[in-house]
Amino acid sequence: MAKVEIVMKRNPVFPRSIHYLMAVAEQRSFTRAAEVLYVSQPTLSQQIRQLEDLLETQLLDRSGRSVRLTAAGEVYLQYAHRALGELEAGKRAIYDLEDLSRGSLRLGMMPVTDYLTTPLLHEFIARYPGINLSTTEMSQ
Amino acid sequence: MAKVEIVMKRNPVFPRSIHYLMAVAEQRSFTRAAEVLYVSQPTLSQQIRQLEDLLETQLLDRSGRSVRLTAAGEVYLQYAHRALGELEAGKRAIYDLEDLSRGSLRLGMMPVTDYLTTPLLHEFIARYPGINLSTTEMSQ
DNA sequence: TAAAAATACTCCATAGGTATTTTAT
DNA sequence: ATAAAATACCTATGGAGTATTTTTA
Repeated sequence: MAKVEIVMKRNPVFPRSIHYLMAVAEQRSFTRAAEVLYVSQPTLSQQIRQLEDLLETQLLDRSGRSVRLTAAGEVYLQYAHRALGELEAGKRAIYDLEDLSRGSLRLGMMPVTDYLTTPLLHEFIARYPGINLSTTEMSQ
Repeated sequence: MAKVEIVMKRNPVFPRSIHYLMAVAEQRSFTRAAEVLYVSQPTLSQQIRQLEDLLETQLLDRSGRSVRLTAAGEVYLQYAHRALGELEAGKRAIYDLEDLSRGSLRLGMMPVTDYLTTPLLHEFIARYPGINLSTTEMSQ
């Protein structure tokens, strides 16, 4: 029988520990978060400890039945969440841009454009005044 | 007097390659950006290449006299900049929350927290050759 | 005492450095 | 011809795993 190895591709660019923090906060448990993230529980403990050391703040309250965010943790997560949102939006913006330059943007059609929000479109129009937006008919 | 060891830790949490991209874009040169960042030029080339691979997009235009952002790079940097802004704001929010009145290690007027980046430290060392590192008592 | 988190190691992937080649003006 | 980026290769830091020991309800 074939042996299948599942390799979780690690993203070297974007903040791991923030994703980890989010998972632990959501699961209210290191162990469950570790299962969800497919990493070991000690790895989670270590990474979140590092984030706490870096910020010189306790982000999680380990006393009590379940793990809970501290006040600081709750505040920080809000900013962190927006930060990740920006990075994701940046990726989508690039993909939209690539599609634009390939001329395959279709307004009113689903393909390619589930990422393209109206505000994003206005941004592009502002940035590239000479851009020519036209719809291509698609049979579906 | 307590002996203080200053260890410049690379920040494992926040996106290195985005800072790198910013520096190269600003300096319009890998070599100059490497100097500013106190990393080697090949390290920069490698990291930005990885970011480009990840995003499947060319972010920098290496043809021509100076390095320039591509359209995609320019768009992406705006989002990345906002993302870093959020992370910084998150840190500040925590410090505001915690009240930074703990006694702290200082380099001149600069408290030694994660705000002290490598370039900043080099700047201090350059400015004060006989720099004397000392602790202040922690009130806790 | 029974779960869950923290330690203590071990390993290895990758960030970073040095030396060199390639490229572009 | 020269300066700068890319490539090749090596080193070492730190992210991740396994085994084990604290915790605390």
